[in-house]
Amino acid sequence: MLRLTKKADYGLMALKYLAEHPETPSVSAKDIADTYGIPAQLLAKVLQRLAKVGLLKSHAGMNGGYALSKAARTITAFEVIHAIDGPLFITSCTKGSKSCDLEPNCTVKEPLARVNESIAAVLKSITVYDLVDHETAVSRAAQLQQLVSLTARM
Amino acid sequence: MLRLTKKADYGLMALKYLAEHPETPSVSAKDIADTYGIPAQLLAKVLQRLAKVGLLKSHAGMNGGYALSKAARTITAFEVIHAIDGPLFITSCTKGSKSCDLEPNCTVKEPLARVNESIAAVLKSITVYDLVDHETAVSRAAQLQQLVSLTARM
DNA sequence: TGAATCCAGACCAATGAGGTCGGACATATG
DNA sequence: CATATGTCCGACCTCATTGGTCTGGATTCA
Repeated sequence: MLRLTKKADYGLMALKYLAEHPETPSVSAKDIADTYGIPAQLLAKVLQRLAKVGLLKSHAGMNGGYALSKAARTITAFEVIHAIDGPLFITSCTKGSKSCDLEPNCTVKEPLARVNESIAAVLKSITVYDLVDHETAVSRAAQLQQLVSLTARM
Repeated sequence: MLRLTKKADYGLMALKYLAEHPETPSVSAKDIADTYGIPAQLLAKVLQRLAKVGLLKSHAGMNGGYALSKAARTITAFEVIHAIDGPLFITSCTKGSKSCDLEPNCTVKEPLARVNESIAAVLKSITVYDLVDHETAVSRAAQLQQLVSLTARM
């Protein structure tokens, strides 16, 4: 179905929340989970992975929590998804290092890999800041669709 | 992980095979499965769905099999994936008709829906014919990436 | 008739996602 | 300094979905 996992969704929501509240030095995972009504422990695990990659800074102890380690503009959706769900491949057989083991004459993957790169490029062009301020993301997506339809017509 | 299912992969491979052999009036599911080394019964079920949707014409009996019902240029990757895996949604909570039931204040989905449409547009711009003749698909994907990077820089 | 093929449904197994539990650790406060 | 509170953190479990198989029936051609 080509959908990204709920964890990635939660991660994006949490980053958006942090970007919306830059004044608070660190917000706990529980607070974010409560505001969105999602399981706290699951969100905690997601945030842990984001902290491990370096997108978030964690602070233990009382009044502890998480904070963005970079500006919201410099965090792309691709980074977040990659950190949580691992490398994204549209083709199901290309799993990291080893390629199609069963079908050596599988020539379908090559063009699909290009499609994969295009999708990655789209995700890289969306930042956490765009999630907060809808206008830029919306207009950018509209532009992209126009461009795509143009190339399809050539 | 944002990957499409193996069934969709198999379907695209089969359509590519049919597009490469336009002279033969009908190819059996077993033949295609043997040439690619994929389970025959699973591919059969995939082809049945494609036939049900109208992308393929089936012919039972001896020397029977499948044939494209349209020109390869007019069959998009989006159609194939949609027929096999159902509607594609990048967000995991939007399932068809009913939207996010738990989080009414989930504002992340809106911009992601635009991203979803962009990806759909990319898939709609790739046809089965493009899978056979790599050049067009490759150059088109390269163009798309350039355009994306341009909009990202604005 | 019989062989080969499509078709439809139920059925099983494994992978991975969603979710939970207990422990380690850091900080605030008396 | 000691304790208690609240957080991070890793391992564990359950269950839905996917990938794949099996059985039986319908259709066509030699």
